[in-house]
Amino acid sequence: MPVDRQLAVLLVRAPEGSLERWTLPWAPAPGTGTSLDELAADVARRAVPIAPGWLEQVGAFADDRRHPGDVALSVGFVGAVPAGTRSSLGEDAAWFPVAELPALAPRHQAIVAAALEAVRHRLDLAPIAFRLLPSSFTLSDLQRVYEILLGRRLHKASFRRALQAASLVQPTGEWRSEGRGRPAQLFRFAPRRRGRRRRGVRFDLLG
Amino acid sequence: MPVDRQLAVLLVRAPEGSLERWTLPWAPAPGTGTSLDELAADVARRAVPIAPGWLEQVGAFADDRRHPGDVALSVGFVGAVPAGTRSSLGEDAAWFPVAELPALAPRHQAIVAAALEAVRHRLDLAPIAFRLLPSSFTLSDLQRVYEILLGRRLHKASFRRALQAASLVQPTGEWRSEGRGRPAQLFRFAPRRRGRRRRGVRFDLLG
DNA sequence: GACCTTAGTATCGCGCGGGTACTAATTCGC
DNA sequence: GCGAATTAGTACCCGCGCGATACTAAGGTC
Repeated sequence: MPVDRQLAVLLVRAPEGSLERWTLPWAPAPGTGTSLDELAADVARRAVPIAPGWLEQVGAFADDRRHPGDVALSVGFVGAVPAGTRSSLGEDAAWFPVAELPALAPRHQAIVAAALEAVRHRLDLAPIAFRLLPSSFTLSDLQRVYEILLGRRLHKASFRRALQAASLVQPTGEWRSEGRGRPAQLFRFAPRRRGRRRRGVRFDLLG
Repeated sequence: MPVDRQLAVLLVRAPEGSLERWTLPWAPAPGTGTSLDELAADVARRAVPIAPGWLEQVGAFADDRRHPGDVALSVGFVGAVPAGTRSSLGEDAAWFPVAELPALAPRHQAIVAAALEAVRHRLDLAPIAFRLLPSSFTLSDLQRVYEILLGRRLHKASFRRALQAASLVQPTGEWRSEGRGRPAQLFRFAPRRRGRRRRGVRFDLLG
């Protein structure tokens, strides 16, 4: 979830005697036949009070980088929960901004790195940014999330034009006054599937 | 690899007594600590005479869809080998166009589907199309590969303009006459890293 | 030599993206 | 109270990328 202009990662306190003090939430594999997605949803349910609005696998890791549980193979997942999900977490869990992560087991570091890359790559294929916000939000909120995830500033007018053209949001009619400045209108995520435009090939991202 | 206007998948003959006649090339996991990428490269090396120019993980699969080896968890990989790699394959392996795949174990079907999606999603992040062609190729060849992978026709002039602007290819100076029609100039993949352009957010692919 | 087929280029128009600048509505400081 | 600061939202302009159309080039086939 986003916490003041940064993405934050949920960590849980490691058991006594571990090499690190914090770990990613994880669980050992149960009996055969369980879907990985269900298993990941279980882990998430145990870690945060509300279900993530987006949850996706980022890959399997089995090299010699150490996992806290010393398991041979780990399957990493990323999820998104709305900003403001800090209440009722319990003492054993906390959000850490990605730039200030505590020491993690090497394999967990790799998983976090892969998760961040996955988020960036799937940002325009899945409604990740919307799942990082509460159900009603301002357009400036939304733009801030995109700027956090992309790591660069965006042009306000272009952002809104593109958003409008894709008809992804609906105004709720309510307005929110956030301290100083003009109040902003609240929107909700309400995609009305227009025929998606097919554009040319992008060579400029290659390499 | 591309085979007459379609992508083709390499399958190997299943051992006697299996439920299906063909399977994806696969190997059981060895002892702990082996990198998955090395393992995948090994499997590829055993399956095709030349090393794939691109190889990437597509994810882990552990639901109750059956794997021919009845393993609990499988990690799928995709690779790309140049068109024309059909010689010296041996009798136990063959290329099948994706539209005419024989019956496969359910988990292998899922892996193939995920692999195709991965190819499409990473097409403009990794030089996949170039790895599906021999080291020297015509621009029409390249465009055909992109059209196969994207599943739609592309505009010739736009395609070449964008390619030129990204300075990804160099003319070799040679020309190839392919039956009828004007001979085409041969190019090689020679990316000269220009500063990649940062463009706006795409909302139109979302959903 | 007429015609087909494929390669490659030129020109034009439209729409998108981004820069700049503007208006609108609220809080803060004095 | 009133201006300054701050944030929201819009208007205009310009350049470029994309796609349509049409054209030239160079080889085959009959």
